Amino acid sequence: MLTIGALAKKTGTKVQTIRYYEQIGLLPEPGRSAGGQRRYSNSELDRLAFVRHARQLGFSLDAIRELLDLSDHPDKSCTEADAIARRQLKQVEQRMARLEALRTELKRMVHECSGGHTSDCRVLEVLRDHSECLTNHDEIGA
Amino acid sequence: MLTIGALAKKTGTKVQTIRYYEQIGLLPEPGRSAGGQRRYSNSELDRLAFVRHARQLGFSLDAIRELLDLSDHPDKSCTEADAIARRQLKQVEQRMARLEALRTELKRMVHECSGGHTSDCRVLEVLRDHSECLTNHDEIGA
DNA sequence: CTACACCCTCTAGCTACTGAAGGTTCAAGC
DNA sequence: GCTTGAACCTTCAGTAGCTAGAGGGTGTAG
Repeated sequence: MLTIGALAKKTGTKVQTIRYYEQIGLLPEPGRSAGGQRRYSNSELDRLAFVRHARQLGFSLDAIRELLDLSDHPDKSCTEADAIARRQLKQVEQRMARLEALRTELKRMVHECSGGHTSDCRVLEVLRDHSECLTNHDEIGA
Repeated sequence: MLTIGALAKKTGTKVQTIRYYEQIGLLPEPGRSAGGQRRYSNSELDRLAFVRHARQLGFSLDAIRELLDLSDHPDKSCTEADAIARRQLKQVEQRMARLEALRTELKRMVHECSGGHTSDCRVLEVLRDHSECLTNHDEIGA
């Protein structure tokens, strides 16, 4: 039986995060000590490790919820889990492509900056005039 | 003079986003019509275009605030703007490296999935057992 | 002068946590 | 048995960067 702090240490999670996962129903409500403190068993440790690992691979909590559900039903088809992973892979590849374009543009900005006054700073100039860009970067963020 | 809707269309921004930028002080309070509706001039159009463009390049609103400030003072040194852009470039490159590692892992998961039952799904198996991973992916998110 | 699209403010919600306030429980040492 | 201090509890608020909705007012074309 683990306290929440011990579980946190073992999984590299913050205590608050564990409580948060419980709150949103990603982890089951654990047993409690006589005084009302959470006590965890190995099954909960495994579940949290699964969640954390999936988060590290960039899966959303919603995706993880689905994966956990699949994991809980060993006789279900694997297709769904595969689809979720493929979706995630696609997203990662899209983000990479987008970042690649940004990198190109930023490199160009930085390299062309001569280090004088801001009045003729290439960085600011490029930001001011989108038409100077070589790449399309329509979507924001990512 | 542009209405907020026209400005939104010209810059590819949502109306609410423009009001949000005003609220957090990224855009100045514009003039108003007799009835109290916002009316924008070209200088505000330029400023918003700058903001949007910087956002598309992944700059945070805080970084953009600094860039705008530099842009407003043409006699300041360019060094700061350059530093901000370099910081951004570095961040982009770090994110790319991270995504590259994730991509590798996800690809492996997906390729090894045979499409049977979830009980022997490679995707779920890898998520369950971190030790199967070839890469370190310590930080969460991306 | 009447539609109707557009605008207004205000509030709440999203993701995935994180931090803090104010109080209780646990385990070790004496 | 008692004290101490770390760890635990709940609840609320905040982060970034928007986005959506309610409930109402404005502007303009026909």
